[in-house]
Amino acid sequence: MTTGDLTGTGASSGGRTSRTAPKLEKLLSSSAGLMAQRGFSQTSIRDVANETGFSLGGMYYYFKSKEDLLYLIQEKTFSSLLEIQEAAASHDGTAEERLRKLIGNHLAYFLSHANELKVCTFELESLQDERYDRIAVLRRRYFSCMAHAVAEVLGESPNHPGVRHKTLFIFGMLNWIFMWFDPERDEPVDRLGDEMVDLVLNGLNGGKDG
Amino acid sequence: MTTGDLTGTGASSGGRTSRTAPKLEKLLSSSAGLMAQRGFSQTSIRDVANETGFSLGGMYYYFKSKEDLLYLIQEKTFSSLLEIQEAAASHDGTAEERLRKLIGNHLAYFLSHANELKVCTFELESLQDERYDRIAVLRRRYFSCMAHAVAEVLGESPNHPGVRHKTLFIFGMLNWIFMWFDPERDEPVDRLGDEMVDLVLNGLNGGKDG
Amino acid sequence: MTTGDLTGTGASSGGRTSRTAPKLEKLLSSSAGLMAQRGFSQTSIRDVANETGFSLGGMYYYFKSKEDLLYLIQEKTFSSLLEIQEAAASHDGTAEERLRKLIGNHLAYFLSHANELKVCTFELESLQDERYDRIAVLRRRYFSCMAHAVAEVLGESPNHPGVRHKTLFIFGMLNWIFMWFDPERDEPVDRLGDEMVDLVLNGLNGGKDG
Amino acid sequence: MTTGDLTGTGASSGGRTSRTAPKLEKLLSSSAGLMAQRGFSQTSIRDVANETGFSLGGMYYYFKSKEDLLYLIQEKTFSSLLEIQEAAASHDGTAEERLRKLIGNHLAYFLSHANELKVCTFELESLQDERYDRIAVLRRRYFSCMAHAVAEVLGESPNHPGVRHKTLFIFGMLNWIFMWFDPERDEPVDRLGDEMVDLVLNGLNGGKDG
DNA sequence: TATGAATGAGCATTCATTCAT
DNA sequence: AATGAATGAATGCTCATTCAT
Repeated sequence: MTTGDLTGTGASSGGRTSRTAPKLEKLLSSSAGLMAQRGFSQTSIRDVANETGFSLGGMYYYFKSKEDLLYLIQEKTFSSLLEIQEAAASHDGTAEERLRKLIGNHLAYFLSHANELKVCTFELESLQDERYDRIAVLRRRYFSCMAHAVAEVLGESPNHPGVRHKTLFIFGMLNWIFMWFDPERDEPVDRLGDEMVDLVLNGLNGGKDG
Repeated sequence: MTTGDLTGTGASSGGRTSRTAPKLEKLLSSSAGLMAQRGFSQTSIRDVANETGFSLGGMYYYFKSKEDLLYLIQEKTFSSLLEIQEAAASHDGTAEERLRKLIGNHLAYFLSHANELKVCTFELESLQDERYDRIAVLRRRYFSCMAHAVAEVLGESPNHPGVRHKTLFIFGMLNWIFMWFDPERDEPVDRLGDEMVDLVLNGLNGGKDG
Repeated sequence: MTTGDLTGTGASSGGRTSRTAPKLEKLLSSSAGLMAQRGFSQTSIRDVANETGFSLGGMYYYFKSKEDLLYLIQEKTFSSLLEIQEAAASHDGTAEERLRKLIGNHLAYFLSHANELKVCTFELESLQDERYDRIAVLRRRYFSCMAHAVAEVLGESPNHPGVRHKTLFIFGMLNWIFMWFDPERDEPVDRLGDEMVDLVLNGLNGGKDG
Repeated sequence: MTTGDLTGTGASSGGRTSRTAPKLEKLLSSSAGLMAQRGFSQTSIRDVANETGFSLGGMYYYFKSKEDLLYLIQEKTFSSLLEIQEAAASHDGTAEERLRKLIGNHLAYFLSHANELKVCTFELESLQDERYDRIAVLRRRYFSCMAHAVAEVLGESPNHPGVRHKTLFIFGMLNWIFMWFDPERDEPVDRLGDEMVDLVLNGLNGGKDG
């Protein structure tokens, strides 16, 4: 089996539609937890076995290699987030509302899937070749989603050079959160989202001058 | 020898003033290059030996452990950057000018010391105990430097809760650069700095409304 | 697996009752052979691998560290000897008969398990912390066994200060054997035991005077 | 230089007569301390350098190799002890008095040169080839010294088979002391010597019967 | 499905020793 | 007489992976 189907033996890969078996589910979330904490390369397959109660060899029924395990996590997580965001991006409303929604969704997803999202955010480079490419595609779609909203807010074309940078600045703010967010101190996330959107839209000067 | 002087046997540690020997210098910059590229845990001491031409064991004359090597890089780099920024933070001028300068300096330092700064940015957690603590102190001083400028621009106290988040957003923008910057495409850095400062101060709406 | 169960995850530790698997058995006896010959610290895990035909890493399935391997040998050997001696010490008969039996048993055990006993005798200090403590307990029980017999022969309390020294002198004679015993020259062991008991009971003067 | 003169370049080797330079003296006694504590193979030349304040390379002026250092310690210590004992063995008096003196001297020497004597006692096998042979010669002379006294007490020829074993039993008692002696508890050494001689001459039964 | 047993490559580190100075 | 710098070999150990069952 070993989902993701990079070898093309089955048709189960889609990710969004395939029902992930509960044991695999547990495997993925435990692994994500460990990898978020220690990083991919410092998480050993043995760690995962201990955490999940599986035997070392037994887990290889569910994935074909450590890298495949990482891929599975990223594929599942990223395509699920992407689905949410592409839906949000196609909603009616003002550009500003869409941007607000995209940022809010990202933060909400972060709250509920912190480990998985951290792994998606920081471990793309631990994938190679085809697995890298597949996730990179999702990432580009996600970037594009955000870039369009930014462009619209700016009233520019998405290809306008400034748009790229500004979108990347926004992703920087969003992704850096993994480095400092402390639920005790920084909740609620709504509020955080508002602050971020406010900075993004109006800057520190708050629209007072320009 | 093994500089860094975590054991407190000498007085050479300061970093800024001690003339680092040229061989150590090369060791540190080669290591930083590898670690920036592959990550600390995936950079083997053998890699460093091959890159530098040293024998495997020979390098242990210059540092006492792999972690010590990482510490040496971070200490040297971070304290040098910090020196620059603390000077900038104490200059006369408007708060906005100071913030602009801090961001500009950071980006300029990034351009000239990309590898080292990347290692400082992403590998703090690879240090432990005392070495972690020592670098964490520098990082906090750096944060504080930026937070003061942000607070001044906002006309708030540095302790105001919003200041922390906004400062972290700015660091997010700055630090995420390692993930996407491409000299071909994204130079000159001055321009990038201006864009970032512009976003930070005025937002996407560019101060046009509030 | 890694028997010995210092981490308390299983119930196999007893040593006397647990049937040691044949592969582990071979590992332990080969290791004991090498360690008896060259000493613990000079016996490399690679040596053991070569001797046993295991791969280097493969052996770590059976023990968790080199020190654990040493512990396993000592625990198994010492608790087996102790069982024999504690039984002998509780037999009926005169004190002199009991002492004779203890010395005879020790020498007989030496003949059949020379390597293991040598390792027990000279490598206690190569163990640390809990492993040290556990073997030290066995050793103290063994000492106590012998000391009781000595005390009885002397007609003293086991706590009498002279008893300790005399017991230690006897252990000195017994343990020093590893340094000189040569089967060609010094067999049979019965005879050696008689000579030792004779010295211990009657001295060089053979009870002729006092 | 590197005393001991195994290479035959000089005539300084004798040991008894050559005035050992004070720096070498310190080197030898520090080394003996470390080697007595941790064993020869676990004492690194770096340990010795740190303990003595010498630089690593600098010490090689005084000995040619780690093994040479061990040899130097053993040669100096053993030949000094041997000198004392051969003198004692040639004194007038009864055989019993001579045996008593030999045991007493050994214990006294142990008290004043515990580290060195421990190294002589347990690290002969760490020497090889010629160095081994040279120390083995001293050891055999020492054994012979004691064996003659034992033989005389027994009224046997030194070649009588029982004499060898009995002498070895005595050396066992004497040498095992390194394993348990605690100055707090076991002083004074005179008393210990008397107890040992008493056991050796009269046994536990104290000559009461036979 | 799942496991126990095993492998081979790789890793950080230590160490005795050398040598130019 | 002594040092700083460097080496090459060895060591204990971990790890992803495999495979018969």
